[in-house]
Amino acid sequence: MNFIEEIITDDLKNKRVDQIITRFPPEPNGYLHIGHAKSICLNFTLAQKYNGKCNLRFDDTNPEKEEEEFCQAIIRDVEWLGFKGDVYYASDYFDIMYECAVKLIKKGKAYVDGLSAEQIKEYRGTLTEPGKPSPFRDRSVEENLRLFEEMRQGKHPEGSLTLRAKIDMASPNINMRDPVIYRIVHARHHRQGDKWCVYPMYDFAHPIEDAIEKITHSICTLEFEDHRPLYDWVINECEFDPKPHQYEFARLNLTRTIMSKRYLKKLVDEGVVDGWDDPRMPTIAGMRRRGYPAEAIRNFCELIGVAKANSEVDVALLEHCVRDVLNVKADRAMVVKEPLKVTITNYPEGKTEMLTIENHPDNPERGTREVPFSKELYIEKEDFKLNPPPKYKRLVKGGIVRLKGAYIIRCDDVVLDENGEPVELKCTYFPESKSGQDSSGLKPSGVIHFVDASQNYPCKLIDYDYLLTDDDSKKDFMERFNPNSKTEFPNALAEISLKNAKAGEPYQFMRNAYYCWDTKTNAFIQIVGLKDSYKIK
RNA sequence: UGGGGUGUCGCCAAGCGGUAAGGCACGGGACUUUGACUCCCGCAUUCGUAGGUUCGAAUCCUGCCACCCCAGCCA
Repeated sequence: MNFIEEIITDDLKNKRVDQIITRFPPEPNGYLHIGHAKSICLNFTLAQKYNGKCNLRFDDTNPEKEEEEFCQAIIRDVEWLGFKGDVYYASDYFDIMYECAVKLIKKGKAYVDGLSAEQIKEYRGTLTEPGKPSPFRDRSVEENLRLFEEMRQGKHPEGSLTLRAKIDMASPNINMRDPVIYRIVHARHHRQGDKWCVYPMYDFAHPIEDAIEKITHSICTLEFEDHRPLYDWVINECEFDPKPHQYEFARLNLTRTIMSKRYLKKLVDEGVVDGWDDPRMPTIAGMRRRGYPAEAIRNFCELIGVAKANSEVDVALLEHCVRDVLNVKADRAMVVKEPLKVTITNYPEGKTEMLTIENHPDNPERGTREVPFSKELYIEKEDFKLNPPPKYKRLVKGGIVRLKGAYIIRCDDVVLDENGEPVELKCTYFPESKSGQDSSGLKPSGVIHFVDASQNYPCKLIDYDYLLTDDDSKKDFMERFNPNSKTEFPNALAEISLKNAKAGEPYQFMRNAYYCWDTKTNAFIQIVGLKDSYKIK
């Protein structure tokens, strides 16, 4: 139970509200990222849990930044995450907002200002000094009404006039020093076209949007705490009832991850990544393409909690959530990233036997598959060491190891290239050690995977890592990308049964962790990497 | 130096006057035809700090310190 839930249960108990209504209000100026997922999960699960509803509302009040494409992408992402809400657009309320502005003018609570942007800034004062009133602050109601109407009719150029709330130029809260609530923008709106050339500012529009939709709990991030008095001012002066209330929580930060939409957009616009759904992006779309299950993201959002302290969550927790779901959902398969040839010297030439291997170790219902085995095989380069580190459990010269689902083999000879690197292993196998009917009595310390040399399926494999290597990189992110954020393994070989891989379906490639087939790159792409404890120490 | 917030384990986070939940990470062990998974066990005498109130404080009071946000005609 987080602090917002406490407020809600209290409000319900004391009958301050009958039914809670929340909203997720993105601006359609980019794709959603994992930070938005926190807000989505919060707002929608609150509504679900307390029998209320949650609206998906586009806060499209700035025509210069917003696009229809982003609206569609956002709807898709929210649905993919597993939530559904009625879709609304703030721009559909422009008429009402305009009327609210007129109402404020009539009440003497708003005025048309002729100061330039620079002058407004000057007059606003500083953090420590009060501002001073604009010379236009005391225009008559009639003149304000006339001018505002002229603004709407397009009779004034951008920047020449603004509508300002008349509050308090000396307020210690800068947001209350006569904030601009309407501005002139001669731009085409993605939904309204050229109907408008005056657009409401966030601080004015948002409370009205909430009031219209009868939002009971308007949940936003910490940086809007200072705006709450203005939010309440708008609700009161526009005389809305019932009155929505704003609550704030700390936004999500993740280690090694850049979350700023401005930067993400730059990465896309400059072609540093494939697009908003590049698997390295912290976007919902990127994670979906990479194979993160929606369930994992939901679990993650649940686990991190909701509070007001600024924090940075370790990405390891996200990855844990992903593995946690995948471990149950993903079929196992054998793939070698970097093949090393193995010849079974005592295995008959030309013979191939099909081994039956379970698709999931803990769940027999998932069935089995047939994997070919013959004289020539490939194993993972990393699974053989000429000079093994201490406690190495895989194959060494003269040692034995079990081939997963097959036989125990012993490495007798190593063929080296001119650099002294192993290029082929000459091994013998123990026929009586066949998986499931082992009577050899041998106890190999390790199990490794393999693919058949003749019947395997060549495939491209791509490992993704985070774009940034460390937290410092957030500062000058454009110059300091993780050079290994994308690693291709063009020589990877998969067991033949993997030919049937479906796009987006997760597999656990033993030791290489989780992958899924991506149709855009025609490759298996990495979902999550190895846990540290899985690596050779 | 104005206003608004926040400070509990390496990272999140419960706790709401009765003597520090949980998860991640980490360490140790068991199991294992994945060094995975699973399963045990360990991991804050201490809650930014200094005082005070109280039989008793992370929780109440006071002072101090640190960090975050605010001076867009962005959201």
